[in-house]
Amino acid sequence: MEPFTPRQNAVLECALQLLVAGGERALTTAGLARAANCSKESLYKWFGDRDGLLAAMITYQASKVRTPGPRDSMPTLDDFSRSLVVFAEDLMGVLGGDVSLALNRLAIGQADRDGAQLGALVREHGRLPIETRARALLELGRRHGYLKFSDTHEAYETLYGLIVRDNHVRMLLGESPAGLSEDRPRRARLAISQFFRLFGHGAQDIE
Amino acid sequence: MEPFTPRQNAVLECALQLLVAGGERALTTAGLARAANCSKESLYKWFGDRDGLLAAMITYQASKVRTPGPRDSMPTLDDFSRSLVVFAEDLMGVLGGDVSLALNRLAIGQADRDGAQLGALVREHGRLPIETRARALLELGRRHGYLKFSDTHEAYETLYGLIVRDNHVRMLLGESPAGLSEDRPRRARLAISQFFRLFGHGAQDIE
DNA sequence: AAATGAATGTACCGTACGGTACGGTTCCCG
DNA sequence: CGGGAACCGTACCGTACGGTACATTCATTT
Repeated sequence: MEPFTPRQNAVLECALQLLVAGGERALTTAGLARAANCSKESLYKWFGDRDGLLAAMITYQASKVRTPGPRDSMPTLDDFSRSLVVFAEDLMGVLGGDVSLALNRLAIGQADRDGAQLGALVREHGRLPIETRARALLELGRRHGYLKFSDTHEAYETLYGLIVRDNHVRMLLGESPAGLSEDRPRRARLAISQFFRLFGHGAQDIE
Repeated sequence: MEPFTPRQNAVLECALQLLVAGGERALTTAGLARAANCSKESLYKWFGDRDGLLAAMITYQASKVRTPGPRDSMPTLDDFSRSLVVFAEDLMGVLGGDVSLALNRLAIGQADRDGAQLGALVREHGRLPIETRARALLELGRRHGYLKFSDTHEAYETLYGLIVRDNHVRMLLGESPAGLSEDRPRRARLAISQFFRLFGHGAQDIE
């Protein structure tokens, strides 16, 4: 199901560029029409209104990301641990990406408007796929006896917290990513190491 | 050092109310003047321009929060653990508060503008005091032998991640705080329990 | 009481932007 | 070839908002 034509995708790509470059205030219908060599009338025909355009940008960006399903062939503990580290690095990479930051800022900036439409879209198309991928990974680990937990959601949230900490909000606030994306592999390994000490085989379940 | 007169404080309070109620788009100079029974000219005289007003709102709000310094009389392990739980509950309470969410949304929404002025203000007046309080607490715990870590910043970031997880961004995105602020004491105790398993006495330091 | 300073409220200006209308062009399909 | 659909570019409209100017009113001081 591809909800947009190639032409529309190109326009949306252009819109994302504008958003990343100059923030929401740089994303005007006139500006987008000029940058994408299309007419404002087409924009309104395709996306309804400006909010529709923003929503389309989010779903379009989400459609570009595909989550690699882990082949659940019997992995060794080392393989599994490496998979978690890869997930951690991927997560940090995604959250620190230009487009992700710009879209999250956009959705957060509009979180008061009618029903927080954009926030819901970001959660559904952006965060949920990541969560399902991670949950599958965690449950695979549990099935093989490498992890021990009772509540998958609880374990996932802990994993997320150990990986991301408050770096996401700091980046959203505009902190220079110099100190934040620094030594990403080391930070990933550290988080997974901590996670194993909380949920690894042999660790007691909480409470 | 009180940088604002009582009258200006009242106006800023009113501005915060407007911001919480309707988001940034509801905070217009004309609207604020009407709501606060002052003139636009006074607003510009006091705060320079709209950005100055936004900055003043942040510093004003920050001036209201005072971080209780822990009396470092020799606490028992139980006292100390309880202090951490209290910190965790306080942190969740602050981050989930109306005004905090509105101001963070405001700063994030303007993170592209000239130098991310607001983001820096939020970091300096909002997050830094919290961090210093927590660091003092952590080092107190280490001095008494209840905690074991080499890098205070690393320990603090882990603590923050265990407490907040991704709840802050989810709330910023507009997720109903129903499931998020649910059972806050339990979540606080859980986080501190996990933290002790990573950094408590007897735990091996990382790497 | 006069005067000075500050604050209010209203009116005004310029601009930027969302949304619409329209003429002209291209391209596809019968 | 002819007709229609889609689209481009531009021009236009209404409004909302940031910022300024000004006349009036209030309070404080001398």
